[in-house]
Amino acid sequence: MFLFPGTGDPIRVAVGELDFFRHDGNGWNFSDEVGPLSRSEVIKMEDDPLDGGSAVLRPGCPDVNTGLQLVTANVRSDRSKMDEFDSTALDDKRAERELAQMQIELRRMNVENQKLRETLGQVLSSYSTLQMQMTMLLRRQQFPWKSNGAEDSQDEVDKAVPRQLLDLIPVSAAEGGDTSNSSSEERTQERLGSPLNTAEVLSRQQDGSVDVRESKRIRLESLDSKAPKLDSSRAVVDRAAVTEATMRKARVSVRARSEAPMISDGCQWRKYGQKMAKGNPCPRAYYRCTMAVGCPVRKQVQRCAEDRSILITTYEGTHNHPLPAAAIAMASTTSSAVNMLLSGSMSSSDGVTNPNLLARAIAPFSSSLVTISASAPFPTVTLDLTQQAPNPLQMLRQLQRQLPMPIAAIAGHPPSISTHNLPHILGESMLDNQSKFSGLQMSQDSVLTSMLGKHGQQQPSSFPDTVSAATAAITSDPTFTAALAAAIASIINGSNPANNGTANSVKVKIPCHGLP
DNA sequence: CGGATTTGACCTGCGC
DNA sequence: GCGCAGGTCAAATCCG
Repeated sequence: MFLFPGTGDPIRVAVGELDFFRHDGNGWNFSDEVGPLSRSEVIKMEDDPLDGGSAVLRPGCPDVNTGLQLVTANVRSDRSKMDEFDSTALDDKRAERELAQMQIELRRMNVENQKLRETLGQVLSSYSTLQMQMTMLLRRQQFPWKSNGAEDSQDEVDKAVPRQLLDLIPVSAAEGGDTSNSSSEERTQERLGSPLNTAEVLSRQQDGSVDVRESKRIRLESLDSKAPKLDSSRAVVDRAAVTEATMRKARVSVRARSEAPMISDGCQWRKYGQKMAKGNPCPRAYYRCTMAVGCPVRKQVQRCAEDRSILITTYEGTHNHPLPAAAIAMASTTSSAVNMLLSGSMSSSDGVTNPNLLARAIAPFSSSLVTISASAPFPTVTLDLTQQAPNPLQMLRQLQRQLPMPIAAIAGHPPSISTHNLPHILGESMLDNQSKFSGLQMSQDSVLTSMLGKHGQQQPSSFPDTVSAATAAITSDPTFTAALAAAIASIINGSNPANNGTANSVKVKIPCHGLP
């Protein structure tokens, strides 16, 4: 359907339930903004012999010939009415052709948009890597003896730094972001200019691949060894192995109600095992990421023993490849979680004692929203999306108000998924639910700006409906789980310096009603 | 037929 | 050292 607003309004063309189009002189352009067109944007099309002349849309504007014989609220000449009558069939064909062109253009732009999103994913991934490298550098500054030369020993490190802290050094990122099981060790060796030691050479198979089990054993042997290492490069490699191994131990667990066997997080997974876990009649499934060869990311999926409608998904590791837009949220959550735990460890030495910023921030909703537990076997961030609450958007807005620093300020710290990105994250979720938003005729940003509130401004009168639609859409979308998880983890990450770092597990209970 | 899943065996860490 | 539990491997099987 083509619509033209009344006299005096700029030219906007809405196709079906899509956004507006505007013409730049060369062709129709897709526009996700509904703001008025400038005078220079008003189209002046060439005269078309099939169309008996130009239709004047409004006084003061250049003549416009849409070529579609659209009904407008403006004056039309008698001559054009006659011509229209004569050439109705031709015009219909032209309209169809125009529509087809627009659809092709729309498809092209969707593809372009997808590419842009992929690029964004790569940028975010690169940022995440850089962030971890930065953390590593800071850590090296804080513990300079760890990278010293021959006098360095594993014993000294073990004495000076609790194992928990050592476990959290993201060495894989420091080695270039590749966290694949075997390659980073090799790369470390290459960087250090030292050959692979005998054991590691032996662990290599004839086809050039590495026997993971063997290399793991070597790694663990070096980990367990309490004897000082005289070979400093080996000591560094050992620590790299130790930290790489334990980097993967930092986990992000998401609890969400879902009847599906898995929540969709945008990644491709391959199941490699299933096990009955003690105390749970439901089996635990093990998956690994198959989006790139050697990607170390794994996840476990298990139903909650107490409530089998709750699906517990635990992520471990950092992707070593660009991610599709849909996967960025969850991937960033895991890396943010690791960074959070890292930063928490680092801040433990400065004596700052502040139980939990986020707990205070969202405490008004529930005293159990945030709990800190040191009982987890691995450092784990648990996001609980199963709790009932009046409205997840209310929670988000409340969260925004309650945070001790403005969200925009946190956004200044560009985490992998910052609060600045929050609307976009949510937008990603909603993109997958476009059908549910089809009637809104709003851009993602404007929807989300309305949803989240803009500096506490009063919402427009249609806001409740919008919120209802948005709430229905996002809470029915499992990817919202990932998006929200990313946002919360990011917030934790951003405000983390206040953490005292004594806990190795943070539980975030996010009330979310109606989540499937 | 190739890729994904299943499932029993194996490895490892940990507590006793 | 032994047993247990969690995690992983890889051959067998399934499936599109």
